[in-house]
Amino acid sequence: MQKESRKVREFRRREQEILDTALRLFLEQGEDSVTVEMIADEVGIGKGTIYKHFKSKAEIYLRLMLDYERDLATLLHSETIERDKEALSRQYFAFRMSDPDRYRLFDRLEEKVVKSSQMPEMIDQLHHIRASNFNHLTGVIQERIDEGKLEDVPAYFHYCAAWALVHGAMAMYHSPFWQEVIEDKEGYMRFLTDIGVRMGNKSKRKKDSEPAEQAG
Amino acid sequence: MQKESRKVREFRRREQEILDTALRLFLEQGEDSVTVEMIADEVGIGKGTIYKHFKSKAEIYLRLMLDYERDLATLLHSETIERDKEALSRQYFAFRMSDPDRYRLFDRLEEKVVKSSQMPEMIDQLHHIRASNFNHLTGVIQERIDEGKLEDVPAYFHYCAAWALVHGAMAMYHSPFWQEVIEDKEGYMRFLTDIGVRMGNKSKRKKDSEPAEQAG
Amino acid sequence: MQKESRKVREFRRREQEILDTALRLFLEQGEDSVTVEMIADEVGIGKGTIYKHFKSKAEIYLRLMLDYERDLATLLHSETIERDKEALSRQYFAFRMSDPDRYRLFDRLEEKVVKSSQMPEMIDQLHHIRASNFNHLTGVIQERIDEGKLEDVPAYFHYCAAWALVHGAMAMYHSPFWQEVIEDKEGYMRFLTDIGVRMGNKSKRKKDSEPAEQAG
Amino acid sequence: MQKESRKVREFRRREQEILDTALRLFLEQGEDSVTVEMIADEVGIGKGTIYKHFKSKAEIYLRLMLDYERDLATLLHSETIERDKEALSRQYFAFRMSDPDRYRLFDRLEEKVVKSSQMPEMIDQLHHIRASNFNHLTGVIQERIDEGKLEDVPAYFHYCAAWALVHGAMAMYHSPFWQEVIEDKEGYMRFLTDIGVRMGNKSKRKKDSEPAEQAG
DNA sequence: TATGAATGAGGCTTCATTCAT
DNA sequence: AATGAATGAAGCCTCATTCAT
Repeated sequence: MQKESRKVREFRRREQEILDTALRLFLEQGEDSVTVEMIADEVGIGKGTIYKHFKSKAEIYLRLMLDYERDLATLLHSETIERDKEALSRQYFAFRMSDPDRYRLFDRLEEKVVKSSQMPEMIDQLHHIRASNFNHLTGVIQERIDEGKLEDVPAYFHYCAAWALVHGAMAMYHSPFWQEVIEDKEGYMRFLTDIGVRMGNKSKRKKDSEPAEQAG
Repeated sequence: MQKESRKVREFRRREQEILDTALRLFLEQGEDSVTVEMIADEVGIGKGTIYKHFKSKAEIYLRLMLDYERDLATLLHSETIERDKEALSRQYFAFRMSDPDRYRLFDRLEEKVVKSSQMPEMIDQLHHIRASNFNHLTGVIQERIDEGKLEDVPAYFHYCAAWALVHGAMAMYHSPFWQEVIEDKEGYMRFLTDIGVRMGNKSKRKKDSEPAEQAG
Repeated sequence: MQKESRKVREFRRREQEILDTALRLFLEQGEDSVTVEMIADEVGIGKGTIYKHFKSKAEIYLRLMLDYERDLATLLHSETIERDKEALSRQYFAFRMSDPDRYRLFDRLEEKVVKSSQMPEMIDQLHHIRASNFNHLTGVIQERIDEGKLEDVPAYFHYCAAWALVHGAMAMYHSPFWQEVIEDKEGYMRFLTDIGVRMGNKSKRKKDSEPAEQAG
Repeated sequence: MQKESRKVREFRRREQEILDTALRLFLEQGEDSVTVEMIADEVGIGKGTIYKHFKSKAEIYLRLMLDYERDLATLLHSETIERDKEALSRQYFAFRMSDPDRYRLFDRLEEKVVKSSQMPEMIDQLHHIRASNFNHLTGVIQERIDEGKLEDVPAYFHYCAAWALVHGAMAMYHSPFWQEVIEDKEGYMRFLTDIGVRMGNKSKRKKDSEPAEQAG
């Protein structure tokens, strides 16, 4: 019984090792350049062993994405967050921004996997978790709208705008071209956070007919 | 002599046809699923002919990206824009947002091409044009900062924040998951534009404890 | 001692279970699509256990074939048959025709196993049993020739012709194409049996030019 | 134009060469032991070239089978046959018996290909040709029934019985076990042909109630 | 004895690129 | 210049078999 569970534990550990290694290699070299054999070699196991854990390379992709989305779910339902609703969006963006390359990778993988319509059940699962996370967040946003703290538009407008800003910022942060351009990274990040925080706040906007001051 | 030039014209036109077709197919099916043969078939020429125009598939990628960046340069230096500096940023974002899928594709292609270190001279060229465009835009932004219309942070902060928002919005617009979530697409786009416009405006921000307010 | 024998009995029963399951799966899905793991799962044991019983997948093949041939031997030497020689050939063909798919499977397996020259001792054994069965049958046929009831050709002519007819009929019965063609299956089978019965009977054949006629 | 057609001719020749070589190797070693690479090596071309001609290994299988069935169709519609209907069945069986191993191979391939439901259009095509051949033959048989030369049962009974006998005889002829048993091959073949010829002839059978003389 | 994780040789297939015509 | 047949490296995946527990 004990031996059995040790075996199982060992098996799980190895699975996690494969996932960690795969993620690292995907990030370093791009998923197309990473072969299943490379992952196996890196972990120090045989090629076939990978297929005891995952039915295909696409399943590895999806497992990584699911784990990410599940981590987010865990975060959103953690005690701290449950008590301090205010901290939620901050935590969310901190999470999303903590590993920009990873998110970009997942974005690419999702497109690839959806396009080739592999593993549809896992994609459904992924979208299900994501929808659940999304609903949780929009619920909180709605509360703040009801309190009059945020502009009264559908809650997902706020969420999506924030998502977009973060996502774009991460893409930029990643790109070799922009890396060079953005000299004062810290200052830039502060500026972005500022914008994010103010972004959807209730404004006393003037009517559209009046000329609006514009940012570039 | 005339025949010679007709031949050359013909050659150019065919090259453009290859590029247009390749772009279309890449967008429709993803660059990895599109083979050089498919492009040739679609254009109605032989596979070998493509290699008379481009040394490799990567060169097609880069040509598409360069053309895009060059189109932007043309736009930025057009007469209308030169006279009406105010219109510039609006035009820029209109351009960037006009074909979200295309931009996402180029983003992917750049990563791929950079990672595999193919065609380094063309990548340099790409970055050079982009830097030139970037400088042109930051120049305009700086003027508006000097006029006191925009918050006094490095000009590229404004540029990058806007870029990020647009880029993120485009990624979202594209994703199958978000497609379903964002029901009121028009309203959402208006909301985003609003935010983009207000984003970097000079604010008389109060302390965080007080209800935030931004310039209008 | 008793425990020992119970263990042995258990082992034997499991072996039979493996063989039965393997045969069923081979018939249902084709031997190439059935993996050793599938057999193990179906029986509800571990993959490794199968290799405690059989050295290789080929040995499973051969065991199935040997058991079949041994069953035939048992039939041929059963008391009933020994007493009523007339019933022998009828029984033989009843046996052969009772499971057409099985015979076709064995036919394929034999080719495969012989071609890859695996387990030569077992193949010898198989051929030995078959030869014994064959001799037994030709012995009986010879008696009937001696009695003047069958045409006086080497006994194995009769045997082989019958074998061929049965085998071919079984192949036909199996094929999806012929399944559709043969509408009146019962009538067809009766017709075949008729032919089989008349097949090698002593005939007073006339010359080819004259309308042929056979013994009735 | 001439060059073009030479190229095309060359291409066709190579395709035929691939098919011939594949058939030879399949017969010699069994289709499962023959890899696409082996075929390519034997023909003296690259592995990829095979895939310019055939989409998959299964398509090679089906092409071989189709060619066989088409050869039969050609035979059945040849001038000689059209004039001398009597010769038809003889020709048919000569054709079927001319290469026993080949037919057995095709039989196996068909099962494999149908079971894995690959290339369904080609399978339909195969069955269509076969049905056409079948109808042609049963038409002729029907004539002979109408003339009172063959027993009045559905025409396909005669056809199928003959098919079965030939098929079985071929299986036997092939089997290593039977190879040894049948010493007088020529005599055996003559005996079989005799049976085949007499097989469905109109008989003055006695009633079922009377004990029938039986062959083993 | 029973297990099942691990293995790795080997199969099929794809496709960017070359090159003779 | 245009072609497209030929190439072969390389990728994904399967599965019979082994072996440590």
